[in-house]
Amino acid sequence: MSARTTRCHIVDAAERLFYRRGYAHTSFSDIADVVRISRGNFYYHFKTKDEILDAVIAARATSTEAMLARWEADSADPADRIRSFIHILIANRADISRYGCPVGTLATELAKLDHGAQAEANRLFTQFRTWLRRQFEQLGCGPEADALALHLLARSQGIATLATAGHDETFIRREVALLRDWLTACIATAAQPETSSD
Amino acid sequence: MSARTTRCHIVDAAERLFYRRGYAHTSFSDIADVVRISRGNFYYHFKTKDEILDAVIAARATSTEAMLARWEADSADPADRIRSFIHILIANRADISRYGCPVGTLATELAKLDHGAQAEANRLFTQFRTWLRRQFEQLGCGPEADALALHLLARSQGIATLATAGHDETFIRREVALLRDWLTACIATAAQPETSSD
DNA sequence: GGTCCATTAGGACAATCGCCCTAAAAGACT
DNA sequence: AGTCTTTTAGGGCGATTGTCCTAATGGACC
Repeated sequence: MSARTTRCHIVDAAERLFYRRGYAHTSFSDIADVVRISRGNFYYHFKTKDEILDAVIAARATSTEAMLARWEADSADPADRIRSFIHILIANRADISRYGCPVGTLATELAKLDHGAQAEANRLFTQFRTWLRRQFEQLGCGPEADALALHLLARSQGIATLATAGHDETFIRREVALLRDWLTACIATAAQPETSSD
Repeated sequence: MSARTTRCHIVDAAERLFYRRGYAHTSFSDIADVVRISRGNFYYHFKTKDEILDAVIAARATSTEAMLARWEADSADPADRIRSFIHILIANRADISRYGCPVGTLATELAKLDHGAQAEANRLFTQFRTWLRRQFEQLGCGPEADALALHLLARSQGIATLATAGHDETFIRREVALLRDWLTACIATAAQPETSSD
């Protein structure tokens, strides 16, 4: 087995375990059990546990980038693209209600550990933020686009957190419906030029 | 020093450390350093680390109960009471932007650890949920009161999570303003009987 | 002053942690 | 076949973990 695929297997297994058990609570042994390699073999591929984390975050960034590009290719309508984002709450509802949002929970854990990879983990947020902002701009939301992107991100995070606490998938569906309504209202506001408001 | 006060000191220190560093990442030594007792002395007050966690959660539940009662005593208007809840995001913005929401981050961590105290930790959510539901009921929101309470909790969680990731207090202020607007809209909707809306 | 119980300090314990070294195995190339 | 590099297995390292035991200390009461 080439080093390249073994390295990928390690990163894949680490990503799953970091997500489900948390970074600090996942040991080399845990990963080794999944990948079926000896514990001592890690040092050849990664010098420290932190390097594995960096690789996991980088892999996430890459797959996120691909996902965003796919959404952009699938639809020319920015509203539909934003709906694609909202839909991941539904598509991943089982995992989310058990382990929370992969991005949010990692960022929170690293913040508490005061870990050096905080900035890189937060870049995962920035990826979505930037992409969403662009969609809201194309929607005609102008200077409010960034605030709307952050708002949508925050709403999603809150839904994930509460769903995790209550292990409640029906809650996700109800809040997603509210999110879709909110988006519709955004579109309506953006469509008409600023008129009589205050 | 009596056992009662030492026990309280342990619980207080543990609460702070569990919040700032996480439960799994806080050791007996960490707590002992703060309380200034020997590590071996823990066994007299708590048999296991889990027992300390139980005590911390119980202490949180008690102080939360007191806080909710205070808000209820301070104002007869349910809308103002809900605004008191929203205001904790502002009052605790420094800690929140560094360590997140004490309730949400604990619940998320325990979910990943698959820890036995998950149910008790989630009761901290239920405390707020039940109290908020009662306020929305008094506001005249009827059967939607519980959904509104959960919605507000989710929004708060999302704000905390994103503020932690970005260490951004100004984001908190902007989202809190949106939350207040949302509450105002709730009041307006509740005030008028159901009319023309399909 | 003597007795008793509550409280504490200090250390031992097995297990696990991340990390690191070394020798063997596997593969590639001549 | 022989040589060299890549990749792996296995185990040891010191540090730290949660837990537990025991002896010493403290103050309260007789």
